[in-house]
Amino acid sequence: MADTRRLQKEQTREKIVAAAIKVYSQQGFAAPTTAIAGEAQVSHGSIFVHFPTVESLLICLLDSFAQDLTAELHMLSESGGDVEKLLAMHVDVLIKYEGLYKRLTKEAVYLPEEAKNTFIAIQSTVSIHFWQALEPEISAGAIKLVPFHMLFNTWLGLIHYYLLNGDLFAPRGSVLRRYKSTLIECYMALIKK
Amino acid sequence: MADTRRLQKEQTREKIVAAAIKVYSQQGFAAPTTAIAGEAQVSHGSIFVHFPTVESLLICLLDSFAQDLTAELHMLSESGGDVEKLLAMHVDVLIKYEGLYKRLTKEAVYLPEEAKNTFIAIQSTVSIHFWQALEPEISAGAIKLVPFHMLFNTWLGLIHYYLLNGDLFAPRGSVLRRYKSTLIECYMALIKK
DNA sequence: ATTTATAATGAGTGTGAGCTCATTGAGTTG
DNA sequence: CAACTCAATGAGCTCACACTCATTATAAAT
Repeated sequence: MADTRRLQKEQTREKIVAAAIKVYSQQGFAAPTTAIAGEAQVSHGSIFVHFPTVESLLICLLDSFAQDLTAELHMLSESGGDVEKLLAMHVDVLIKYEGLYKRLTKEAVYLPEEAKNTFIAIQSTVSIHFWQALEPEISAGAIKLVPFHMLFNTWLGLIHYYLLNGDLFAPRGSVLRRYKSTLIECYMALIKK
Repeated sequence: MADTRRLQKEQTREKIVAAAIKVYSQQGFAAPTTAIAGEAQVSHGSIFVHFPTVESLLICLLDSFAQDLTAELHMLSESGGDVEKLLAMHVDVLIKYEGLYKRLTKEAVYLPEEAKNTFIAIQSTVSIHFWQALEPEISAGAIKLVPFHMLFNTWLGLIHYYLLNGDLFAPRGSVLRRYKSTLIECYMALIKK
């Protein structure tokens, strides 16, 4: 009996995934597999024991990332609240996952189709919560008469713009942490009547 | 006498640059040099007769691109006009240079530092014209009380967001052409008091 | 006409990536 | 304890890329 072996295998797999998240966050998705193997303290070949291709590793990794992120979004938005609260929550979640999320915004073009869809799915989830928080205020006539999708795209465009140019706006540390309140205040000022 | 040779050399160089613009616009900046040589109907080695490295070709190409684009911005904005006119002009210029500009927004991360700075310089030029058109309306109290740089970043964030997700919003043809009026109308609605 | 200078060529080189597979060695089974 | 299983290994394979350089073709100079 005993499943020491199974456990060890599982452990190695998780070491690889954790290393990949770290390496991809730091070096981008073009990082070579050797860097991941080195970070995981595992041989190069081990990666291909657990994943048939690097692409499959990437997709597996992003799927679990998206699941974590959307789960947290759901959890936090269940407590309800107005738009301003939702925006703060959105930024907080992105700060928590900023390493990989920033990479996704920057390098999405080079990702395989499946990975891009994962990223789109995340944004879709955000959109739903955004709508739930905004709808009452729109009905109440407190918001500018602009189509919902434009309100959403303006917000996401702004957030992604800051993430993309993070090196410019905040050379050290998190752009989102630094500009969180500015971004929310200005956006709220713009959309309110 | 005669400078047939000098002329031919110049011609070859221009063929390479023109081919590079076309290939980079279509395939992205990771396109191999062989694709550029093929498009220019020139041998692979010829590229390295004219440019010591592909990076130098890229930088040369982007510099002239930026020069063309900013020259056009200057020219058009000299005629003056309000913010709405300036936004329309901005979108029109981007539509004209959409191929390369879209690639710049998408792949800036992978570009060498010098190339990134060229892209930043373009945005800086836009910012100046933006300010010149907006300042009178801010003074007149017609615009929401939001810092100028946030007004600018919101606009550019929106434009870049549509360029980045062009495949999603407008699978065929130009996103900017399709959404030009929507983008301008909504943005104007947001920033006006 | 002959020599010289040089633009252009493209097979060849070096590098670094993803991926393979014979081998190893530790866990498991009878 | 012997036989077996299989996770893990890493040297080496293939491939695509940027870049080189001996060679060629042709304009320019003598």
